[in-house]
Amino acid sequence: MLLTEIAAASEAVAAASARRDKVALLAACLRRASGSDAPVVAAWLSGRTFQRRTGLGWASLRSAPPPAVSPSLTVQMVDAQLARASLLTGAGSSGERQKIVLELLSAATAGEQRLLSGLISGELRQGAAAGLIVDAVAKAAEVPLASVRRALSVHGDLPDVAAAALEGGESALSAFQLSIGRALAPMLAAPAPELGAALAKTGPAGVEWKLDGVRVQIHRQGSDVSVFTRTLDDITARVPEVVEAVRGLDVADAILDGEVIAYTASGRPAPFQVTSARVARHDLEKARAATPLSLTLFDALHVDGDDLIDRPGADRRTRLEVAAPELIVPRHVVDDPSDEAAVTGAQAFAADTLARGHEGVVVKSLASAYTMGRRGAGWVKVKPRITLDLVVLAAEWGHGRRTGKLSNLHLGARDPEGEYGPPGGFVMLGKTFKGLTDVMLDWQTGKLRELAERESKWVVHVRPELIVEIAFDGVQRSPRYPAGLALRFARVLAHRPDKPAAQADTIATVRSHHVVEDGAENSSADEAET
DNA sequence: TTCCGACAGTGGGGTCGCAAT
DNA sequence: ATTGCGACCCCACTATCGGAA
Repeated sequence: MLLTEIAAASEAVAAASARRDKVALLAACLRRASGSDAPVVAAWLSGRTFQRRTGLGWASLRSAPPPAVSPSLTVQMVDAQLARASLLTGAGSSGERQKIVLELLSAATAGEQRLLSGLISGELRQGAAAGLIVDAVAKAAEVPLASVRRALSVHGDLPDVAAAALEGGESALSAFQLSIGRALAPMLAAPAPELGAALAKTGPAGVEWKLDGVRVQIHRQGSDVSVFTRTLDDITARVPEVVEAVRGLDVADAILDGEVIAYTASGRPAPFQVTSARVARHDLEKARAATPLSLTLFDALHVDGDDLIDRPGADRRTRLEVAAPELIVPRHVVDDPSDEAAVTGAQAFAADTLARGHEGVVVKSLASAYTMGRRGAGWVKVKPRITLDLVVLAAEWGHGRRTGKLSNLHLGARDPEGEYGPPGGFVMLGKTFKGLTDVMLDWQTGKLRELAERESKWVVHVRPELIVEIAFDGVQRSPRYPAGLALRFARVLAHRPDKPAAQADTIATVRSHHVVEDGAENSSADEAET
């Protein structure tokens, strides 16, 4: 199969707006892909290379050669080159990878270059990704959508499932079974503003601690244990504590779902940054001594021969209580969400959870099955939110559907004492593009142009006069911003043109929201530079 | 007819290891 | 020794389509 066919399909998909049209185009393309092309084409149409990591990114695309006049590349040729790049390592490998990209791009037509760049950068932006490919696979293979979804939920790898469906139809799909040692897409939680809203979505539910760590899916067969992250990355070697904890359980085989997190010396949950850094480290011995990890479990997908994913949440919890009584997450059950006293009790539980330093709660339906990879109504998370009035210092031109709009805002707090510049100035705390409707986007583009002071290619610096009401989850230590602090998950709630910048919140207020780590080794956390 | 679930897009913070400088 | 890059951790929110209610 020729690469140009995929490029043409991708372009047509990008041009279509109706989903059924996109799916029809994708299905037509998949139908033409046979044999060893099938899994590769399925991966590419979903916007990813077949290799999970290629070592290639934006930087390798900066100097694009002129496009070829006529198409010559085949799917197999391109995949072979990407595979070669992904295996390169050691001195000189960057240059080698760069050479591979240049050769591919020089042999590619303009349309093919667009596809290759999209795949390599991971930003194909054709309005279709894995979700629609699943529909397209079902259509192309003429099998029920539910069969493809089921296979994917127990197998986790889209190219494999697509190839099986196209080659062997429904019988090939039914051969995929939950198997210990093969990661599956974890169930996700939808957000809700407060507990009442969450319970309204779930019905009778367990309210659990939400730990601010790294999600782990653990597979055990005998003494064999594997640990996977949310994106199905295998991190077994980096989390021996998890392996040991699960080996200590009185089960022969299991697939368990949980969170790994570090605690500070005083026993409070460490900031996410601490856990994240530990999990990323490869120098195990030192890392483990300095920052031990602990495991908390909240679900069981398989225990001793029984697949539990289709069973109600309450049943899975019961199995987990027996299998891992010491590691199970604390929870509070609300049998009847319409009972005010029950909801009050849950609110007290949530308040206690926060007082212990956890991130929030997750409300889990007692009835719902384990729906892999979906953000259904089964699990709903509730986290507290902080709001502040900050000042827009600059804005960046947007991409894609935000092209021509000032999108990403640079946010600053007032610095009345002049700790980070002239007194009465502002100190930057981060950026945000979230929370903006199209109407707000239009409005701020006009307003910020009025306030423009100087402009570079991507950034428009403005007079610090426009206040925005910002919501965020917390203040974290920052190596990047002048105050050594940054906002976590900042989003815009509203523009406040009515409010003068002199009334913006101050850096002192921001600092008051920073929870300082109490571990001895982190005492330099908010040292200010001079 | 209206409502709502699922999807894609638009990017944010941080951290690590590795290769290039 | 420092810097830039790629790969992953955590993620919020809006627009849109199309089936459910």
